[in-house]
Amino acid sequence: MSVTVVGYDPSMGRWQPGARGRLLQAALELYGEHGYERTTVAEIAARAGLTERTFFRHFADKREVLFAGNDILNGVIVEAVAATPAETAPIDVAAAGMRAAAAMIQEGGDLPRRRAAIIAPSVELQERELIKLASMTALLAEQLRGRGIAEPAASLAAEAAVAAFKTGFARWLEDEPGRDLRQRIDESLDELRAVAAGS
Amino acid sequence: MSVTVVGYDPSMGRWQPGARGRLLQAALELYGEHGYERTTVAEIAARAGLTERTFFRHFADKREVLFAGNDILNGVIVEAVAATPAETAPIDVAAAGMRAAAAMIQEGGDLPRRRAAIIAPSVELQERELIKLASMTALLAEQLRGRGIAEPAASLAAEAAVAAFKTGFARWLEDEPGRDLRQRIDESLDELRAVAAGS
DNA sequence: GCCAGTGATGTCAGTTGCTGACATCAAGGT
DNA sequence: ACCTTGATGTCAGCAACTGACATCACTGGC
Repeated sequence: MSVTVVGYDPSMGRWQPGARGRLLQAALELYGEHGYERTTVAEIAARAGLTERTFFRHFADKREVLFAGNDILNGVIVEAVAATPAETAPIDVAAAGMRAAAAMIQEGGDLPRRRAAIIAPSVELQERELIKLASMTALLAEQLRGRGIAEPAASLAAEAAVAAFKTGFARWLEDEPGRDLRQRIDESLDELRAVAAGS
Repeated sequence: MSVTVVGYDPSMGRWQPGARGRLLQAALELYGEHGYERTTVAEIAARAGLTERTFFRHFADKREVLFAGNDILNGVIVEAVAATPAETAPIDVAAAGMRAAAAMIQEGGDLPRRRAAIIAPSVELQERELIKLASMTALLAEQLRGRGIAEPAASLAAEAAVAAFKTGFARWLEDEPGRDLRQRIDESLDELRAVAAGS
């Protein structure tokens, strides 16, 4: 939550501070109340006390509001991957990145669930989610290549880890709150190993 | 690049057959010549001798022209999966679907490569491609569940197979023409098995 | 205390993707 | 000949974005 509001730098002089945060909150509320597609950017801007043009100065497009924290998440993943011993198997390196992402997501309180509820019914938003996951996969593969893992092993390890993340996350959403997301991801990864082995 | 501009011809009646095909060809040409984003629907319609409105009667949106054959591909996959013996391991069932898809793609001549060249530089088109692959994954998982495979194994087997498809296809694109796509997919699947095992 | 510069916002006009409503026109059957 | 049907044309309009320019508060230097 406080993580998603960064991008605004209070050390530099401002207008009425928090324009970006207000836009973000207004968008989340409206998407939740009336659905993504039935919400216009003009409505979001109005609720935030700003203009449509200003919305597009803070967010690349109408969808991006829901994916603002993605860069930070990617940074966390890179960090976790780098902290991994050099002898670690590629799939475990990638998995470490996913577990770090999971830890961060869990700190978001109810925001991940609200977000998921908004994205689920909208194909347009699912597309954006998928490309963010794809960029996460590409990032993992790149890190692995940097560690000397050749293609296509690097990409496949990354794909496998992200698949475990996706499946684990989907399960976690259906769990009662309080469950550990990392555990669900680990379970999925184990299941993936078994499935790949041909069980 | 034979640009067949056929418009209104009073001697041949109000409209000529093959409107959809003309739109498709015009779109492919223009996307290839100037890129997807720099092509307007009005331009496509003009080259096909039709109006913008007619374009949207044949294709849901500007991107969908490039993904028109997807339904047929999904049908081929379902068929191949159904033709698989009941004792086949989940990952191999899903892989059979991917091989059938590969066979069909290879019959497309140079179209798959042209398509890929158009999609690669456009994020918007990559998004659409990803959601088509996701729907393919969901379809595979559904077929597996229908065969008695429980979650999350069904989804994970589907994800693994599609990951092998993606990686194999990417490699195949870089190959000199004439290479067998199915072989590349099989190689990727083998590599995925090795990676998942923790090699 | 003043003034120029800077950065966030407002304003406005314009393009483009996309949709609904209605008109038109050829082809085929009765 | 008439009527129905289906593909297309025409037109108006909305909403997502973008570029250009104006504005206005705050900051730093004088």
